[in-house]
Amino acid sequence: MAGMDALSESAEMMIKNINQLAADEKRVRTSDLALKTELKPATVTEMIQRLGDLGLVDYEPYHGVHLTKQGQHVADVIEHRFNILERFLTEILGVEGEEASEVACRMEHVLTRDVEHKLTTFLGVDPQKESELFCHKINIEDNQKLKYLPLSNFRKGKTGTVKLIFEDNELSKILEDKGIKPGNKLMLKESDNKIYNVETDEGNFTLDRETAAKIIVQN
Amino acid sequence: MAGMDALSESAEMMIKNINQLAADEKRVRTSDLALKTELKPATVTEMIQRLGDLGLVDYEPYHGVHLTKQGQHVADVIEHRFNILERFLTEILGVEGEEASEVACRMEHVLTRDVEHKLTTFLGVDPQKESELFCHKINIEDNQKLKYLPLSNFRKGKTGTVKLIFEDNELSKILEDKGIKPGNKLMLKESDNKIYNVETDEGNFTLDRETAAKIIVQN
DNA sequence: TCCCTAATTTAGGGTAGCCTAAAAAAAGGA
DNA sequence: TCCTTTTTTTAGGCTACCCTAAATTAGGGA
Repeated sequence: MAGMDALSESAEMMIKNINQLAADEKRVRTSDLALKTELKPATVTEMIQRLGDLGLVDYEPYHGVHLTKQGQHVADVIEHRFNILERFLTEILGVEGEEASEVACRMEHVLTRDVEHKLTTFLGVDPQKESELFCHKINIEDNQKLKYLPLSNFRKGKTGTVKLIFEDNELSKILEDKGIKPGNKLMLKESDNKIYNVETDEGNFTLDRETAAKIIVQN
Repeated sequence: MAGMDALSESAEMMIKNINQLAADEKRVRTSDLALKTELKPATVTEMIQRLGDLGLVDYEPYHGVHLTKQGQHVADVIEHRFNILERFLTEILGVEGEEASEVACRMEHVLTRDVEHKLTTFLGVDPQKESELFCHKINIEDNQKLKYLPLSNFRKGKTGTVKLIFEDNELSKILEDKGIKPGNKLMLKESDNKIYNVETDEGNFTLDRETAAKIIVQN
Protein backbone atom coordinates (compact mmCIF):
# COMPACT_ATOMS: atom_id res chain seq x y z
CA MET A 1 0.00 0.00 0.00
CA ALA A 2 1.23 3.51 -0.76
CA GLY A 3 1.87 5.86 2.15
CA MET A 4 2.04 2.94 4.54
CA ASP A 5 4.78 4.49 6.66
CA ALA A 6 3.68 5.58 10.07
CA LEU A 7 2.80 9.24 10.30
CA SER A 8 4.86 11.37 12.65
CA GLU A 9 3.38 12.49 15.92
CA SER A 10 3.34 16.07 14.61
CA ALA A 11 1.44 15.10 11.49
CA GLU A 12 -1.08 13.06 13.47
CA MET A 13 -1.62 15.93 15.88
CA MET A 14 -2.24 18.32 13.00
CA ILE A 15 -4.83 15.99 11.50
CA LYS A 16 -6.48 15.57 14.89
CA ASN A 17 -6.68 19.35 15.32
CA ILE A 18 -8.05 19.91 11.82
CA ASN A 19 -10.75 17.39 12.62
CA GLN A 20 -11.63 19.06 15.89
CA LEU A 21 -11.93 22.49 14.27
CA ALA A 22 -13.87 21.19 11.29
CA ALA A 23 -17.36 22.18 12.39
CA ASP A 24 -20.16 22.38 9.81
CA GLU A 25 -17.87 21.18 7.03
CA LYS A 26 -16.28 24.59 6.49
CA ARG A 27 -12.63 24.65 5.58
CA VAL A 28 -10.31 25.08 8.56
CA ARG A 29 -8.18 28.20 8.52
CA THR A 30 -4.43 28.35 9.06
CA SER A 31 -4.69 30.89 11.86
CA ASP A 32 -7.15 28.77 13.83
CA LEU A 33 -4.85 25.79 13.54
CA ALA A 34 -1.93 27.94 14.62
CA LEU A 35 -3.82 28.97 17.75
CA LYS A 36 -4.91 25.45 18.60
CA THR A 37 -1.56 23.75 17.97
CA GLU A 38 0.45 26.61 19.47
CA LEU A 39 2.59 26.66 16.36
CA LYS A 40 3.34 29.67 14.16
CA PRO A 41 1.14 30.13 11.07
CA ALA A 42 4.10 29.55 8.77
CA THR A 43 4.73 26.20 10.44
CA VAL A 44 1.10 25.23 10.00
CA THR A 45 1.22 26.09 6.31
CA GLU A 46 4.31 23.96 5.88
CA MET A 47 2.72 21.02 7.66
CA ILE A 48 -0.61 21.12 5.82
CA GLN A 49 1.27 21.28 2.53
CA ARG A 50 3.03 18.07 3.52
CA LEU A 51 -0.28 16.51 4.51
CA GLY A 52 -1.70 17.64 1.17
CA ASP A 53 1.10 15.84 -0.67
CA LEU A 54 0.22 12.72 1.30
CA GLY A 55 -3.42 13.03 0.24
CA LEU A 56 -4.64 13.37 3.80
CA VAL A 57 -6.04 16.90 3.46
CA ASP A 58 -7.47 18.92 0.63
CA TYR A 59 -5.45 22.12 0.75
CA GLU A 60 -6.23 25.23 -1.26
CA PRO A 61 -3.67 28.00 -0.69
CA TYR A 62 -5.21 30.96 1.15
CA HIS A 63 -8.47 29.06 1.60
CA GLY A 64 -7.78 26.56 4.35
CA VAL A 65 -7.96 22.77 4.47
CA HIS A 66 -10.35 19.98 5.12
CA LEU A 67 -9.70 16.31 5.65
CA THR A 68 -9.93 13.88 2.78
CA LYS A 69 -11.58 10.52 3.31
CA GLN A 70 -8.16 9.09 4.14
CA GLY A 71 -7.39 11.96 6.51
CA GLN A 72 -10.75 11.59 8.20
CA HIS A 73 -9.97 7.94 8.80
CA VAL A 74 -6.68 8.79 10.44
CA ALA A 75 -8.44 11.39 12.61
CA ASP A 76 -11.07 8.87 13.69
CA VAL A 77 -8.45 6.33 14.67
CA ILE A 78 -6.43 8.88 16.67
CA GLU A 79 -9.56 10.20 18.33
CA HIS A 80 -10.61 6.73 19.34
CA ARG A 81 -7.18 5.82 20.65
CA PHE A 82 -7.13 8.98 22.70
CA ASN A 83 -10.54 8.26 24.19
CA ILE A 84 -9.81 4.73 25.30
CA LEU A 85 -6.39 5.67 26.65
CA GLU A 86 -7.88 8.52 28.63
CA ARG A 87 -10.59 6.25 29.99
CA PHE A 88 -8.05 3.64 30.96
CA LEU A 89 -5.85 6.17 32.71
CA THR A 90 -8.67 7.79 34.67
CA GLU A 91 -11.03 4.90 35.35
CA ILE A 92 -8.58 2.06 35.90
CA LEU A 93 -5.38 3.72 37.09
CA GLY A 94 -6.97 6.75 38.76
CA VAL A 95 -4.82 9.34 36.99
CA GLU A 96 -6.16 12.88 37.41
CA GLY A 97 -7.93 14.56 34.46
CA GLU A 98 -5.32 16.95 33.14
CA GLU A 99 -2.43 14.52 33.36
CA ALA A 100 -4.52 11.71 31.90
CA SER A 101 -5.27 13.86 28.84
CA GLU A 102 -1.65 14.77 28.32
CA VAL A 103 -0.35 11.24 28.63
CA ALA A 104 -3.15 9.83 26.47
CA CYS A 105 -2.30 12.47 23.88
CA ARG A 106 1.27 11.24 23.68
CA MET A 107 0.40 7.55 23.89
CA GLU A 108 -2.23 7.70 21.13
CA HIS A 109 0.52 7.84 18.51
CA VAL A 110 2.29 4.65 19.53
CA LEU A 111 -0.59 2.18 19.89
CA THR A 112 -0.95 -0.58 17.35
CA ARG A 113 -4.32 -1.56 16.01
CA ASP A 114 -4.18 -4.76 18.01
CA VAL A 115 -3.40 -3.09 21.33
CA GLU A 116 -6.02 -0.43 20.66
CA HIS A 117 -8.51 -3.18 19.97
CA LYS A 118 -7.68 -5.16 23.09
CA LEU A 119 -7.81 -2.08 25.27
CA THR A 120 -11.16 -1.12 23.76
CA THR A 121 -12.51 -4.53 24.54
CA PHE A 122 -11.07 -4.42 28.04
CA LEU A 123 -12.93 -1.16 28.67
CA GLY A 124 -16.15 -2.56 27.31
CA VAL A 125 -16.98 -0.25 24.42
CA ASP A 126 -19.93 -1.15 22.17
CA PRO A 127 -18.51 -3.23 19.32
CA GLN A 128 -21.51 -2.44 17.12
CA LYS A 129 -21.06 1.29 17.44
CA GLU A 130 -17.33 0.87 17.12
CA SER A 131 -17.57 -1.16 13.97
CA GLU A 132 -19.61 1.50 12.21
CA LEU A 133 -16.80 3.99 12.57
CA PHE A 134 -13.83 1.69 12.91
CA CYS A 135 -14.80 -1.37 10.98
CA HIS A 136 -11.18 -2.45 10.69
CA LYS A 137 -10.64 -2.63 14.37
CA ILE A 138 -13.32 -4.74 15.93
CA ASN A 139 -13.11 -8.44 15.50
CA ILE A 140 -15.50 -10.43 17.62
CA GLU A 141 -13.50 -13.63 17.11
CA ASP A 142 -10.51 -12.02 18.78
CA ASN A 143 -12.57 -10.84 21.71
CA GLN A 144 -13.29 -14.38 22.72
CA LYS A 145 -9.61 -15.12 23.23
CA LEU A 146 -9.28 -12.58 26.01
CA LYS A 147 -9.37 -13.93 29.50
CA TYR A 148 -11.38 -11.01 30.87
CA LEU A 149 -14.14 -9.38 28.86
CA PRO A 150 -16.85 -6.84 29.58
CA LEU A 151 -20.26 -8.48 29.49
CA SER A 152 -21.18 -6.00 26.75
CA ASN A 153 -18.74 -7.76 24.44
CA PHE A 154 -19.69 -11.26 25.45
CA ARG A 155 -21.00 -13.68 22.86
CA LYS A 156 -24.59 -14.87 23.00
CA GLY A 157 -25.01 -18.22 24.68
CA LYS A 158 -21.69 -18.17 26.51
CA THR A 159 -21.22 -18.77 30.21
CA GLY A 160 -18.70 -16.89 32.33
CA THR A 161 -17.76 -15.87 35.83
CA VAL A 162 -18.13 -12.31 37.07
CA LYS A 163 -14.73 -10.94 38.07
CA LEU A 164 -15.06 -7.24 38.62
CA ILE A 165 -17.71 -4.55 38.52
CA PHE A 166 -16.72 -0.94 37.93
CA GLU A 167 -18.34 1.95 39.78
CA ASP A 168 -19.77 -0.27 42.45
CA ASN A 169 -21.97 2.02 44.51
CA GLU A 170 -25.75 1.66 44.23
CA LEU A 171 -25.38 -0.26 41.01
CA SER A 172 -23.44 -3.14 42.46
CA LYS A 173 -26.03 -3.66 45.17
CA ILE A 174 -28.80 -3.89 42.62
CA LEU A 175 -26.73 -6.30 40.57
CA GLU A 176 -25.85 -8.35 43.61
CA ASP A 177 -29.55 -8.95 44.28
CA LYS A 178 -29.77 -10.38 40.79
CA GLY A 179 -26.88 -12.76 41.45
CA ILE A 180 -24.47 -10.66 39.45
CA LYS A 181 -21.47 -10.22 41.71
CA PRO A 182 -17.80 -11.14 41.60
CA GLY A 183 -17.37 -14.89 41.82
CA ASN A 184 -20.79 -15.83 40.45
CA LYS A 185 -21.43 -17.48 37.13
CA LEU A 186 -23.78 -16.10 34.50
CA MET A 187 -24.87 -16.84 30.97
CA LEU A 188 -25.71 -14.33 28.27
CA LYS A 189 -29.00 -15.64 26.85
CA GLU A 190 -29.93 -12.87 24.45
CA SER A 191 -28.35 -9.67 23.22
CA ASP A 192 -28.86 -7.19 20.42
CA ASN A 193 -26.05 -4.96 21.66
CA LYS A 194 -28.60 -2.68 23.28
CA ILE A 195 -30.30 -4.98 25.73
CA TYR A 196 -28.63 -7.88 27.49
CA ASN A 197 -30.64 -10.79 28.86
CA VAL A 198 -28.66 -12.68 31.46
CA GLU A 199 -29.28 -15.88 33.36
CA THR A 200 -27.86 -16.19 36.87
CA ASP A 201 -28.45 -18.39 39.90
CA GLU A 202 -31.20 -15.95 40.90
CA GLY A 203 -33.10 -16.06 37.62
CA ASN A 204 -33.29 -14.07 34.37
CA PHE A 205 -32.57 -10.33 34.19
CA THR A 206 -32.21 -7.71 31.52
CA LEU A 207 -29.49 -5.07 31.54
CA ASP A 208 -28.75 -2.09 29.35
CA ARG A 209 -25.46 -1.78 27.46
CA GLU A 210 -23.99 0.80 29.82
CA THR A 211 -24.39 -1.51 32.76
CA ALA A 212 -23.15 -4.54 30.83
CA ALA A 213 -19.99 -2.64 29.96
CA LYS A 214 -19.13 -2.30 33.64
CA ILE A 215 -19.22 -6.01 34.36
CA ILE A 216 -15.97 -7.83 33.66
CA VAL A 217 -16.54 -11.52 33.05
CA GLN A 218 -14.06 -14.30 32.58
CA ASN A 219 -14.60 -16.80 29.77
CA MET B 1 17.22 22.07 37.42
CA ALA B 2 19.63 21.99 34.48
CA GLY B 3 18.88 19.57 31.67
CA MET B 4 15.30 19.21 32.82
CA ASP B 5 13.91 19.07 29.29
CA ALA B 6 12.58 15.71 28.29
CA LEU B 7 15.07 13.58 26.42
CA SER B 8 14.14 12.57 22.90
CA GLU B 9 13.06 9.03 22.21
CA SER B 10 16.29 8.50 20.25
CA ALA B 11 18.42 9.69 23.13
CA GLU B 12 16.56 7.52 25.62
CA MET B 13 16.90 4.50 23.38
CA MET B 14 20.63 5.06 23.07
CA ILE B 15 21.00 5.25 26.84
CA LYS B 16 18.92 2.11 27.24
CA ASN B 17 21.11 0.25 24.75
CA ILE B 18 24.33 1.44 26.35
CA ASN B 19 23.02 0.13 29.64
CA GLN B 20 22.12 -3.24 28.15
CA LEU B 21 25.54 -3.69 26.56
CA ALA B 22 27.42 -2.51 29.64
CA ALA B 23 28.41 -5.89 31.04
CA ASP B 24 31.24 -6.10 33.58
CA GLU B 25 31.68 -2.32 33.62
CA LYS B 26 33.69 -2.27 30.40
CA ARG B 27 33.20 0.70 28.13
CA VAL B 28 30.65 0.11 25.39
CA ARG B 29 32.00 0.32 21.85
CA THR B 30 30.52 2.38 19.04
CA SER B 31 30.27 -0.59 16.70
CA ASP B 32 28.33 -2.68 19.22
CA LEU B 33 25.87 0.15 19.72
CA ALA B 34 25.54 0.52 15.96
CA LEU B 35 24.65 -3.15 15.66
CA LYS B 36 22.16 -3.08 18.51
CA THR B 37 20.42 0.13 17.53
CA GLU B 38 20.55 -0.61 13.80
CA LEU B 39 22.06 2.79 13.20
CA LYS B 40 25.27 3.59 11.32
CA PRO B 41 28.44 4.01 13.44
CA ALA B 42 28.70 7.67 12.45
CA THR B 43 25.21 8.26 13.79
CA VAL B 44 26.07 6.55 17.04
CA THR B 45 29.16 8.71 17.47
CA GLU B 46 27.08 11.83 16.88
CA MET B 47 24.48 10.75 19.44
CA ILE B 48 26.91 9.75 22.19
CA GLN B 49 28.69 13.07 21.73
CA ARG B 50 25.38 14.82 22.38
CA LEU B 51 24.76 12.60 25.42
CA GLY B 52 28.26 13.41 26.62
CA ASP B 53 27.49 17.12 26.43
CA LEU B 54 24.40 16.48 28.54
CA GLY B 55 26.51 14.69 31.14
CA LEU B 56 24.64 11.42 30.70
CA VAL B 57 27.59 9.41 29.40
CA ASP B 58 31.31 9.52 29.86
CA TYR B 59 32.65 9.53 26.30
CA GLU B 60 36.27 9.12 25.34
CA PRO B 61 36.85 9.35 21.58
CA TYR B 62 37.93 5.99 20.13
CA HIS B 63 37.46 4.31 23.50
CA GLY B 64 33.70 3.97 23.91
CA VAL B 65 31.26 5.21 26.52
CA HIS B 66 29.79 4.31 29.83
CA LEU B 67 26.86 5.80 31.68
CA THR B 68 27.38 8.46 34.32
CA LYS B 69 25.39 8.32 37.51
CA GLN B 70 22.77 10.54 35.88
CA GLY B 71 22.71 8.41 32.75
CA GLN B 72 22.38 5.25 34.81
CA HIS B 73 19.37 6.75 36.52
CA VAL B 74 17.72 7.50 33.19
CA ALA B 75 18.44 3.93 32.06
CA ASP B 76 16.91 2.50 35.23
CA VAL B 77 13.75 4.53 34.81
CA ILE B 78 13.34 3.54 31.15
CA GLU B 79 14.04 -0.09 31.95
CA HIS B 80 11.43 -0.10 34.67
CA ARG B 81 8.83 1.62 32.50
CA PHE B 82 9.44 -0.92 29.79
CA ASN B 83 9.01 -3.81 32.19
CA ILE B 84 5.73 -2.69 33.68
CA LEU B 85 4.32 -1.74 30.28
CA GLU B 86 5.26 -5.10 28.86
CA ARG B 87 3.70 -6.86 31.83
CA PHE B 88 0.53 -4.84 31.50
CA LEU B 89 0.26 -5.55 27.80
CA THR B 90 0.84 -9.28 28.09
CA GLU B 91 -0.74 -10.13 31.44
CA ILE B 92 -3.74 -7.82 31.42
CA LEU B 93 -4.51 -7.18 27.77
CA GLY B 94 -3.20 -10.47 26.40
CA VAL B 95 -0.97 -8.91 23.73
CA GLU B 96 1.47 -11.42 22.23
CA GLY B 97 5.15 -11.29 23.22
CA GLU B 98 6.78 -9.67 20.22
CA GLU B 99 4.14 -6.99 19.75
CA ALA B 100 3.99 -6.30 23.48
CA SER B 101 7.74 -5.61 23.48
CA GLU B 102 7.54 -3.28 20.53
CA VAL B 103 4.62 -1.27 21.85
CA ALA B 104 6.10 -1.12 25.36
CA CYS B 105 9.35 0.10 23.80
CA ARG B 106 7.55 3.01 22.20
CA MET B 107 5.31 3.75 25.18
CA GLU B 108 8.15 3.80 27.71
CA HIS B 109 9.17 7.25 26.49
CA VAL B 110 5.84 8.97 27.06
CA LEU B 111 4.93 7.81 30.57
CA THR B 112 5.01 10.31 33.40
CA ARG B 113 6.37 9.38 36.77
CA ASP B 114 2.87 9.40 38.18
CA VAL B 115 1.40 7.08 35.54
CA GLU B 116 4.40 4.80 35.80
CA HIS B 117 3.91 4.68 39.54
CA LYS B 118 0.19 3.96 39.35
CA LEU B 119 0.70 1.26 36.77
CA THR B 120 3.42 -0.31 38.90
CA THR B 121 1.09 -0.38 41.85
CA PHE B 122 -1.73 -1.76 39.73
CA LEU B 123 0.51 -4.65 38.68
CA GLY B 124 1.49 -5.36 42.26
CA VAL B 125 5.23 -4.89 42.20
CA ASP B 126 7.06 -5.01 45.53
CA PRO B 127 7.32 -1.41 46.71
CA GLN B 128 10.24 -2.28 48.99
CA LYS B 129 12.30 -3.71 46.18
CA GLU B 130 11.22 -0.90 43.92
CA SER B 131 12.21 1.78 46.35
CA GLU B 132 15.76 0.53 46.55
CA LEU B 133 16.28 1.18 42.87
CA PHE B 134 13.66 3.79 42.21
CA CYS B 135 13.32 5.61 45.46
CA HIS B 136 11.73 8.61 43.80
CA LYS B 137 8.86 6.67 42.39
CA ILE B 138 7.21 4.74 45.17
CA ASN B 139 5.07 6.61 47.62
CA ILE B 140 2.96 4.49 49.90
CA GLU B 141 0.66 7.40 50.70
CA ASP B 142 -0.30 7.66 47.06
CA ASN B 143 -0.98 3.95 46.83
CA GLN B 144 -3.81 4.25 49.26
CA LYS B 145 -5.69 6.69 47.01
CA LEU B 146 -6.06 4.11 44.26
CA LYS B 147 -9.42 2.44 44.00
CA TYR B 148 -7.93 -0.94 43.11
CA LEU B 149 -4.72 -2.20 44.64
CA PRO B 150 -2.84 -5.49 44.70
CA LEU B 151 -2.93 -7.03 48.16
CA SER B 152 0.87 -6.98 48.10
CA ASN B 153 0.75 -3.18 48.25
CA PHE B 154 -1.96 -3.00 50.86
CA ARG B 155 -1.33 -1.29 54.16
CA LYS B 156 -1.24 -3.30 57.37
CA GLY B 157 -4.52 -3.23 59.29
CA LYS B 158 -6.66 -2.14 56.35
CA THR B 159 -9.84 -3.88 55.23
CA GLY B 160 -10.81 -4.27 51.59
CA THR B 161 -12.91 -6.23 49.14
CA VAL B 162 -11.40 -8.72 46.73
CA LYS B 163 -12.11 -7.64 43.16
CA LEU B 164 -10.06 -9.77 40.82
CA ILE B 165 -7.55 -12.58 40.98
CA PHE B 166 -5.04 -13.02 38.17
CA GLU B 167 -4.05 -16.44 36.85
CA ASP B 168 -6.99 -18.10 38.48
CA ASN B 169 -6.50 -21.80 37.78
CA GLU B 170 -5.53 -24.00 40.69
CA LEU B 171 -4.56 -20.96 42.72
CA SER B 172 -8.00 -19.38 42.77
CA LYS B 173 -9.58 -22.59 44.02
CA ILE B 174 -7.14 -22.74 46.90
CA LEU B 175 -7.78 -19.10 47.71
CA GLU B 176 -11.53 -19.57 47.47
CA ASP B 177 -11.39 -22.21 50.22
CA LYS B 178 -9.77 -19.57 52.39
CA GLY B 179 -12.53 -17.08 51.72
CA ILE B 180 -10.39 -15.10 49.31
CA LYS B 181 -12.54 -14.69 46.24
CA PRO B 182 -14.01 -11.78 44.31
CA GLY B 183 -16.72 -10.11 46.36
CA ASN B 184 -15.42 -11.16 49.76
CA LYS B 185 -13.93 -8.83 52.33
CA LEU B 186 -10.52 -9.33 53.90
CA MET B 187 -8.17 -7.57 56.29
CA LEU B 188 -4.38 -7.50 56.10
CA LYS B 189 -3.34 -8.29 59.69
CA GLU B 190 0.39 -8.58 59.30
CA SER B 191 2.90 -8.06 56.55
CA ASP B 192 6.66 -7.70 56.22
CA ASN B 193 6.51 -7.51 52.42
CA LYS B 194 7.48 -11.18 52.25
CA ILE B 195 4.65 -12.84 54.11
CA TYR B 196 1.09 -11.63 54.22
CA ASN B 197 -1.22 -12.63 57.03
CA VAL B 198 -4.82 -12.14 56.07
CA GLU B 199 -8.10 -12.40 57.97
CA THR B 200 -11.19 -13.48 56.06
CA ASP B 201 -14.61 -14.84 56.94
CA GLU B 202 -13.04 -18.30 56.94
CA GLY B 203 -10.23 -17.49 59.35
CA ASN B 204 -6.58 -16.42 59.23
CA PHE B 205 -4.25 -17.37 56.40
CA THR B 206 -0.73 -16.57 55.31
CA LEU B 207 0.24 -15.87 51.73
CA ASP B 208 3.51 -15.24 49.99
CA ARG B 209 4.21 -12.01 48.12
CA GLU B 210 3.81 -13.56 44.67
CA THR B 211 0.32 -14.69 45.51
CA ALA B 212 -0.59 -11.42 47.20
CA ALA B 213 0.41 -9.56 44.06
CA LYS B 214 -2.22 -11.42 42.08
CA ILE B 215 -5.10 -10.39 44.30
CA ILE B 216 -6.63 -7.03 43.44
CA VAL B 217 -8.43 -5.50 46.38
CA GLN B 218 -10.58 -2.41 46.61
CA ASN B 219 -10.01 0.00 49.48
C1' DT C 1 -13.76 50.34 -7.63
C1' DC C 2 -9.58 50.86 -4.91
C1' DC C 3 -7.02 50.65 -0.99
C1' DC C 4 -5.90 49.17 3.58
C1' DT C 5 -5.59 45.60 6.84
C1' DA C 6 -5.50 41.08 8.24
C1' DA C 7 -4.42 36.49 6.94
C1' DT C 8 -1.39 33.63 4.58
C1' DT C 9 2.49 32.06 2.19
C1' DT C 10 7.34 32.21 0.85
C1' DA C 11 12.13 32.82 1.93
C1' DG C 12 15.65 31.86 4.67
C1' DG C 13 17.74 30.05 9.06
C1' DG C 14 18.41 26.61 12.99
C1' DT C 15 18.60 21.86 15.29
C1' DA C 16 18.05 16.83 15.71
C1' DG C 17 18.63 12.69 13.51
C1' DC C 18 19.60 10.10 10.00
C1' DC C 19 22.90 8.93 5.96
C1' DT C 20 27.53 8.03 2.84
C1' DA C 21 32.26 8.72 1.90
C1' DA C 22 36.65 10.07 3.32
C1' DA C 23 40.06 10.73 6.88
C1' DA C 24 42.15 9.39 11.13
C1' DA C 25 43.26 6.44 14.94
C1' DA C 26 43.87 1.99 17.11
C1' DA C 27 45.03 -2.82 17.04
C1' DG C 28 47.28 -6.81 15.72
C1' DG C 29 50.31 -9.75 12.92
C1' DA C 30 54.80 -10.38 10.64
C1' DT D 1 58.85 -2.13 14.72
C1' DC D 2 55.83 -1.19 10.75
C1' DC D 3 52.20 -1.92 7.97
C1' DT D 4 47.64 -3.60 7.06
C1' DT D 5 43.07 -4.01 8.63
C1' DT D 6 39.45 -2.63 11.43
C1' DT D 7 37.21 0.77 14.06
C1' DT D 8 35.95 5.27 14.76
C1' DT D 9 35.44 9.96 13.76
C1' DT D 10 34.88 13.91 10.73
C1' DA D 11 32.91 16.14 6.77
C1' DG D 12 29.21 17.04 4.19
C1' DG D 13 24.34 16.18 2.69
C1' DC D 14 19.34 15.35 3.41
C1' DT D 15 14.58 15.73 5.67
C1' DA D 16 11.23 16.96 9.24
C1' DC D 17 9.98 20.56 12.24
C1' DC D 18 10.35 24.47 14.27
C1' DC D 19 11.23 29.76 13.88
C1' DT D 20 11.28 35.09 12.14
C1' DA D 21 10.88 38.41 8.61
C1' DA D 22 9.42 39.67 4.20
C1' DA D 23 6.33 39.08 0.42
C1' DT D 24 1.76 38.16 -1.21
C1' DT D 25 -3.19 37.52 -1.36
C1' DA D 26 -7.94 38.13 0.20
C1' DG D 27 -11.63 40.71 1.76
C1' DG D 28 -14.08 44.61 3.55
C1' DG D 29 -15.01 49.57 3.83
C1' DA D 30 -15.03 54.15 1.59
